[in-house]
Amino acid sequence: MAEEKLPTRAENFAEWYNQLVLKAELADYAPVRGCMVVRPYGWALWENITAALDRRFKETGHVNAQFPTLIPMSFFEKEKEHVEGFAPELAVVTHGGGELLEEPLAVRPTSETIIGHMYSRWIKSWRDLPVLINVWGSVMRWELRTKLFLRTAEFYWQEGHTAHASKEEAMEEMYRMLDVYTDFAVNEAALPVLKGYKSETERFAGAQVTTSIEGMMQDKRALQCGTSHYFGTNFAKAFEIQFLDKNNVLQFAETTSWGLSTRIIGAIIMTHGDDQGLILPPRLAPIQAVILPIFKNDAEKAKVMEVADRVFAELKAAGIRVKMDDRDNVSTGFKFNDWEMRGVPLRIEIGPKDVEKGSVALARRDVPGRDGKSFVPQTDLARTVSGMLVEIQSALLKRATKFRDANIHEPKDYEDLKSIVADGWAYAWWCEGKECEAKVKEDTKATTRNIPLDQPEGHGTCVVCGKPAKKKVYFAKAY
RNA sequence: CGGGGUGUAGCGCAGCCUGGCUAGCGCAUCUGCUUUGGGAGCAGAGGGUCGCCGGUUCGAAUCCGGCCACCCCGACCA
Repeated sequence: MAEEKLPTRAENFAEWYNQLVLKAELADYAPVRGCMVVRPYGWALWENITAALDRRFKETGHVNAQFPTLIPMSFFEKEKEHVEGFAPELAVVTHGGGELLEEPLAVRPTSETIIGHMYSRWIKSWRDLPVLINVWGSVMRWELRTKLFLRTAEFYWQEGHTAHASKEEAMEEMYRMLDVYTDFAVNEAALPVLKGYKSETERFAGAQVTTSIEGMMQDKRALQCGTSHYFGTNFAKAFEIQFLDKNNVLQFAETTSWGLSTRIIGAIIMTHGDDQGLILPPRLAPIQAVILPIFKNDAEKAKVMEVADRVFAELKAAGIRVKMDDRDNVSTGFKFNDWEMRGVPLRIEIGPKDVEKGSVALARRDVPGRDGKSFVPQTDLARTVSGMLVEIQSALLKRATKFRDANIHEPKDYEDLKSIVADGWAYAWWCEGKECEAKVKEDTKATTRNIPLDQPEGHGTCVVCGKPAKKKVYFAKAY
């Protein structure tokens, strides 16, 4: 139960986040260092996220499957960059049934290797392609500095793994899934993400091309919300994924992978939340509207509950995820704060005055105080509520977009870039040189986030070294 | 691996220096009554191998030795 105030975001953003996650009962710390327990309310949110994504995956021709958690250690040696990227954060099982294992087993940090191994068995002909498989599961990376949802040792996600006959097809798949993520982020989570290519330094271990969607949190730090990779034939060569093409020539398959994790919950919290707590986008909220009956005595209770029950049934029948809060052991004032902490988009208050007037009081979570309150007739309430949920959804996106745009600046020179990334994002010409990227990181702690797919016309000069530059990139401090 | 710190109720802590009656406080929990349109009040109750093992002592949360866990700083690694 939410029993106390949060620190304000301005006071201490990190602490605001930590306490919000605990008090909204989204997650809790597990007894194993760095691991989290996702509590029922947090998991209900994740279920709504997975449903919205899974629907999109199926619509684009993908099927779900499941692969094992344990992967032979030797698999990681097969792709040089992949092993270098993941070796430091592997958890390894050395014993089983009380015996030392012949070969240690890694707890999967991602499934490219084991899926590559299986694909090499399943793919023999061009007729077997494309393979479009998605996995819902969890992975483990031995993280040292952890934070609930944003970076934990074990986290929940989906990873799509596809194999194709041509580079064109595989690239198309990578872009398609990046678009699926973007569509999900914008239209379901109300996160105005920016899509683009990752620099060579920031690229996934073993990928030829990595794309991402990046969101701006309220502290102006960037959070990668989803990624989609093109591997070329890197994994196909490592795991011998080969097929005979139409001309009876043996070819390596072109593969991709793409993933989105429970980290997106962190993005939702840090994009929309306020000093009262969480604010959930209606389309993903486990509870879209909560009904608070208000009364002083049994006589009032009888009258109020009659209306409240009717309203509840009507909204439920209309497909709205509605909750009746008839707890009598906490005060109404407490309930207000409690549901605000949990981010329920709409509160419906029904008291004796409302019963008399044939109205209810609606309070929008995204507009605090009196301004967000309206008194509407009980008649046709399902329509009123549905309309308001749609309005809240679009208001959240609009507000986040405005915030994002107000905090992205184009630097005039390097000095300007330094002051911009201290408290915002810089959108700047960049020569794509590693040295320039490293210099920015050393001077400011900001890294390149991504290179937008849509680039402006013409050329510029690199904001760091002054040499000719073809691409513009976002620099920002990241989670 | 080195230095420092902390382990006492679900959480946060006091008590330890200077050993002594039934180990205490706040929050949370439970019961009852009054409350309930912006985080209620009063009364009562339950809840503890004082991190673990050993020692000193008539008597140890307290003193001594060893061990374990966690946190901070440094080193290593990037």
